[in-house]
Amino acid sequence: MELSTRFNPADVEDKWYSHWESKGYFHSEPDDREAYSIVIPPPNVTGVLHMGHMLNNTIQDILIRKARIEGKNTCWVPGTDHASIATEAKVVRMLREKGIKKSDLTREKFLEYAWEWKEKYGGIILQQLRKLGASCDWERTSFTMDEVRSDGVLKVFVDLYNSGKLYRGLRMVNWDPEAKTVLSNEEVLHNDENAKLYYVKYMIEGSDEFLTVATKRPETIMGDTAVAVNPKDERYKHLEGKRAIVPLINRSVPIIQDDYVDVEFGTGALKVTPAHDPNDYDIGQRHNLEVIATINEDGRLNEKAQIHVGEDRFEARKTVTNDLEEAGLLVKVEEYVTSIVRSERTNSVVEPMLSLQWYVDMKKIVDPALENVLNNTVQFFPEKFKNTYRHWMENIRDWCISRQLWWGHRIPAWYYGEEVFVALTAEDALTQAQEKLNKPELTIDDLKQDEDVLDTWFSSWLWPITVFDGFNDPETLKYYYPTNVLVTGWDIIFLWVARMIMAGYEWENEKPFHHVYFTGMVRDKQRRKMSKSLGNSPDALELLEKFGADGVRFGMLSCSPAGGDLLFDEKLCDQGKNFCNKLWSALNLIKGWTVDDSLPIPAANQKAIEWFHSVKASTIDAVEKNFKEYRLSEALISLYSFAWNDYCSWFLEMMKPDYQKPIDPVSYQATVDFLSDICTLLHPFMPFVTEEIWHLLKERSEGEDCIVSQPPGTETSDEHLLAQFKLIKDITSNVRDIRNKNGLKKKELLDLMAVKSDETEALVSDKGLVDVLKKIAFVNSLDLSDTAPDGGIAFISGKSAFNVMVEVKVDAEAECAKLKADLEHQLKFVAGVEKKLANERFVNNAPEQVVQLEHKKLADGKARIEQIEARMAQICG
RNA sequence: GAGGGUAUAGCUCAGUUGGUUUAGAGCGCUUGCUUGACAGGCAAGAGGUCGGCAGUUCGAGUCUGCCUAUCCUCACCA
Repeated sequence: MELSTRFNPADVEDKWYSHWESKGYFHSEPDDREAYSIVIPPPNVTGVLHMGHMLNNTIQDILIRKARIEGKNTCWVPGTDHASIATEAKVVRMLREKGIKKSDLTREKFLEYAWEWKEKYGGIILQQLRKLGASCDWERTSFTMDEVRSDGVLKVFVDLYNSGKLYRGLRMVNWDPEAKTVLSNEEVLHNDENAKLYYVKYMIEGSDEFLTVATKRPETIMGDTAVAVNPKDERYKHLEGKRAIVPLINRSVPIIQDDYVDVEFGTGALKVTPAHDPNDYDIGQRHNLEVIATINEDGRLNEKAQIHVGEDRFEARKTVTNDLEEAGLLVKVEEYVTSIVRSERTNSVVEPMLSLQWYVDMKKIVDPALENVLNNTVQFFPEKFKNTYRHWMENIRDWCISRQLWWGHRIPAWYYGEEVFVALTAEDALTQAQEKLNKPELTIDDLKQDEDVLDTWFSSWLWPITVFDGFNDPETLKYYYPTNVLVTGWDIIFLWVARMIMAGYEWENEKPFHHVYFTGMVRDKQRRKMSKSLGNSPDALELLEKFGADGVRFGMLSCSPAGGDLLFDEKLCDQGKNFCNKLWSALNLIKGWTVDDSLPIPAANQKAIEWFHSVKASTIDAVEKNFKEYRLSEALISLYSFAWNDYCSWFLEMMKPDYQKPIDPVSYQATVDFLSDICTLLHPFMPFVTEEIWHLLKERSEGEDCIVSQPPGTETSDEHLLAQFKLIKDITSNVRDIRNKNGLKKKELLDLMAVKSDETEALVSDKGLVDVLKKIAFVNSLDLSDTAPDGGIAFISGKSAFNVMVEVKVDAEAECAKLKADLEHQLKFVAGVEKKLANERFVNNAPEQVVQLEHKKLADGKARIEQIEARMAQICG
């Protein structure tokens, strides 16, 4: 069969993906085998595949495919989360385009639209993951709002409430005026931005005196209920007990003294707006100040502001500033860089607001989650994230879990007046109410369910439990849980990872996963985070199209140390694509050979096969070690080098029959088997090209697929043989260099002389080795001599001197200079070793092996010096 | 303000409990190679006193301290 000269991913990817799926290789049911499970970090149901997902899911797929080849019962559970804020925003926008306002809809009707939207557009990303080759157990696809997952969420809410770990409290919250919901501390971003600091005069009541306060939010002036100064501030001592007049609205407020005020900052006088600033709120609490909320949930001023009612807070900032200026109360405006808090989702500036919300009392559930990470029961890769984790966990704050949205899990709390009843169902809540209030006549209609839904993370934190229906099916859970590893970005260590660990211990008394592999963040070459607004993120699907899934997977992996930044460059995918072609052309070569069963195996090939077994063994050893440490890019690089350098560049050159000559069956079989092994070893990283080559390489029986192939057996590598080949390869490189520099063609066979030494005698006496050397270095003969022959071109390899016997003019001066430099280097080396060996403390204290090695280094170095000096005596005057 | 990471070749990074012929890879760079697998390729080569200083040790890229640079997390900021 004729093969194209290049590997074409588009021809094979869909074919193999559906083959694997139809064979049921992705699906898992509990059985006698050891389980290997991973739960996907559920992407946002509104999401589309981006670079972060590709990295993350490539890694998960590599781990799953590796475990599958090892014969484990692998289960990678896919799914999506319902992303309250993002999805609700999408649905609202979609409705607005249809001319429907959310406020005109009932909750039920809105949810109908939302589900419709979800069914239609949600989960595109799961389809896209297939293009990447993700071998998820699609039959287990989960959604945070489907029945099983929802039941779990309600159950834990009720559990936490009943055990006193959940409460409803009035607090200053992070309000997102665009999404019109509260956010948790973990969902807001602090960033330094350019702002202005406004200096405003507040007149002292009953006098012409004034004091100046500095504020960055003049639009909140109308909510001021005090002016505060530091009690130690001499400048304001005389104002104790006096009152100030709030500009524009002329409210009289007390001048209070509070340690919070920083004498150094601004004017040392602070306007206090308890309704719109967390610190001001605290001051207000201490001094019993009135709380006047002047900003609405949509960020506009309300009637309490008295002026500019209905204006947006940023518009009001301008108009109020104008008013102040006109009134002669604006002293100055300074440029000012300050940290601004924004919503992670909508990017709108967070408005601090006083609000009644539900909180999880984190201190009551944090302990086992902290302890078991610190003692490595749950192991982090890289380990440095333990520090970050500990810091956050030790300073943990309560988790605000209610959201003022409709798309999500509605809070299972029912109110009757001031009383609250938390239960799984309205009926249970009613029973509770009837008993507690001693009012058997109450009906469901008398109770009012909380209007709010729960934070999406409040369902995600149960993911490793609920995807296995763990609260109802303990048997299945026991088989897959704890899952083996969680693969996710470090940016959600608090939002998700920490909380999953807490939930695991809280409800299962067991960790959710053994290992956490934190991926790096994908950045562009300039280290900028990839983002839509910068437009520096390549389109994932286009990338897959352009380089093939294997190429992209290679590209993502080859530059991604765990936890570090990943500087993405398309060139890396290109390298992956080229690697596919390299493997493909190796297949092409082998397929072109004809086998002659009557041929015996040549000594050289016998030797080469033995050598390659050793190389393979040491490669597998390195790869296994790297997998254990999750050094996946390292593992890939060693396989890349094994396949490209060891197999293609060296082994195939050693085995290759002469042009149009047949090959013996043993050599052929070995060559095929080694490539087959390479396919198995590389399969987790590059599943498509390896499956294709695997099948083209030789006839395979039904079900004999690379995805489930046997891992190559573990052999021990022969260090002595590896060293011998290292010498052969070095001699070959030297000969090639001499050819290069002297314009000698490859076809021109050369004669090689070696000066007699242990090393060269051992080499020459091994026919197999000599034949390998002759073949790859295009050498006609290798003979020994007692001293270096006159003429020819000399080189030193290992610790021995060689001579390529050709009639060319040698540039004696250049060679002398090179020899001299070489000699200096060797003398320095030997001197260093001698010094070490002369040190009695070294000889007495260092391990025997280390001392032995130094002796060998010394002997080898001396031998090299001898050869260099001999050559110099010959050619340097 | 609290905590942490990193510093090795032009670039991006490995270097595992201190000892392996006085530092490795990929990319980039230089030179040479088109008739037999592959120019998306092959071969060869150049390039680093491991951020600085001090210390521990027989021995430090590796451990400790200090300094410098840089990045990150959390909290605060009128």
